[in-house]
Amino acid sequence: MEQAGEELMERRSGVALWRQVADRIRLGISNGTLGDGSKLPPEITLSQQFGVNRHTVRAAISALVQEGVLRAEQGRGTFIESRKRLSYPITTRTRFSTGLKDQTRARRVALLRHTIEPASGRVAEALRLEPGAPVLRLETVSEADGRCVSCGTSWFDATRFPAFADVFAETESVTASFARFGVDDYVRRSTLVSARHADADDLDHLKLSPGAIVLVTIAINDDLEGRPIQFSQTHFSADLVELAIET
Amino acid sequence: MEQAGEELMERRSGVALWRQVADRIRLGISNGTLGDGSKLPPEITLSQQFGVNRHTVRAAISALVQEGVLRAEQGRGTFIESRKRLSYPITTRTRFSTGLKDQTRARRVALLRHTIEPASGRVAEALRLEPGAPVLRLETVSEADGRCVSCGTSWFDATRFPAFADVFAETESVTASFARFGVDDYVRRSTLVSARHADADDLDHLKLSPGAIVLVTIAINDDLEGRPIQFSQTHFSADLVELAIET
DNA sequence: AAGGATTTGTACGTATGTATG
DNA sequence: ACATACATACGTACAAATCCT
Repeated sequence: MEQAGEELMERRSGVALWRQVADRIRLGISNGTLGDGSKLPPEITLSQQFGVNRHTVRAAISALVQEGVLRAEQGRGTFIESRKRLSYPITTRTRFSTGLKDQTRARRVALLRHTIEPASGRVAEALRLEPGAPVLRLETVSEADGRCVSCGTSWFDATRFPAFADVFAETESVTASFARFGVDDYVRRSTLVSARHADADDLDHLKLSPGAIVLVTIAINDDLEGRPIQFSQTHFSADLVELAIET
Repeated sequence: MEQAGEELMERRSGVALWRQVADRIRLGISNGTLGDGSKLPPEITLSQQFGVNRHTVRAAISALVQEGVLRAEQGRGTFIESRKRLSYPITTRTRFSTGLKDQTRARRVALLRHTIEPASGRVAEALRLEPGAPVLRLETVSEADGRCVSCGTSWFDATRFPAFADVFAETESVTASFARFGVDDYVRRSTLVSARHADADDLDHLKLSPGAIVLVTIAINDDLEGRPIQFSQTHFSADLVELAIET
């Protein structure tokens, strides 16, 4: 079998070869075409398959180990640390959404930062406020079973919900915080879903390696009178999460 | 203003600085935080903003010009050749979904392949058939304004919908084809959304370059009696499409 | 129990690409 | 266009852990 490698990698693309190899390995894992599902082929085999040096494969594997996707054991092989993707429900009635409750043991939401700022055009439009009106901006990271699954920024009308950040820090839940302000129920008005490469902030917050993908949701929640109360942009680690649309 | 750059670029990440800058410019364009929407700030300003050398910004811009995202004019500036992302609606009532109709001039769906095959476990479960029952598998690519936006595979009960493929080839529409079989309306029962790197087939069908991202939807449609009639997996080019969830 | 085969980990040297000034 | 510094990619060799006969 003198079958030379496939030469599918791009050499002067601004993306290092080892990163491209890492992406291919991630892909091979997610669609099950690489290895037997639990163990990766040896480095030599991979390097021939991808037409690169073994060191390049090693750099790729090392990044994926760092990320928790793989586990390497000297003399034995490289193994896939697979966990099922968490299914994050997107429902109309946010209140009745159990979120990830049933699928994880430990779920935590950390409050990264909160500031009062004047509403930018986009935020003002979403919350139906005057541009420049004071809004609370709340940045959070949520993790499940010790893995960072999403990071997000939300904006609230600072006049209607004073000291919302303190309440949130205590309850660790937007729903519970709204309840303190007399908003017992609210609905998801609109949701946009897109996907892109993780940016520097995502890499930091979600502990990803470059080239990783995030699912981006941009959503507006209304109270039951139809007034917008929350505008949010959330980035989910695409390797860990899928969105379940419940229509 | 001695405000030094933000140092947000990562230096040892396997992604060349100029490519990271290119990605940030693309992001800045898509959310409108860069320039005035049609013209980019001068290279010097950008290099200060990103904390990199002007040469690096120039490399980034040159790549984006190559890609058709920007247009540089000597002495005048760098301009944005942007098209908005297509917004693909995900609604309960598929029938009333206008799809991309309002957003594009020319929308075409090409039938790539169709075969009758025994239902695999996953397909059988989704369509509530016996495993091995004959199902029609239909592979399509759809393009809008000359750009390939999605490719997908759908499965239908071959017994209930004989010669569905021929009808589809004629009508180029699943909804219209169902109507020929007396199914005038149907609903989207469940939709899973995830994201991953494009695989070899995606690159081929959607004319993407390696490293590109696809949004993956896995959906089941029911007729009005609640019987599943279509199981589909669709890959959208994430650079061109966002999904608008209408709950 | 011993030894060879397999597989991951480490070290060096060289050439090319990338980023800055 | 040039010079410098660092990152990336390849090649080779060998060490360390594990597996199999």
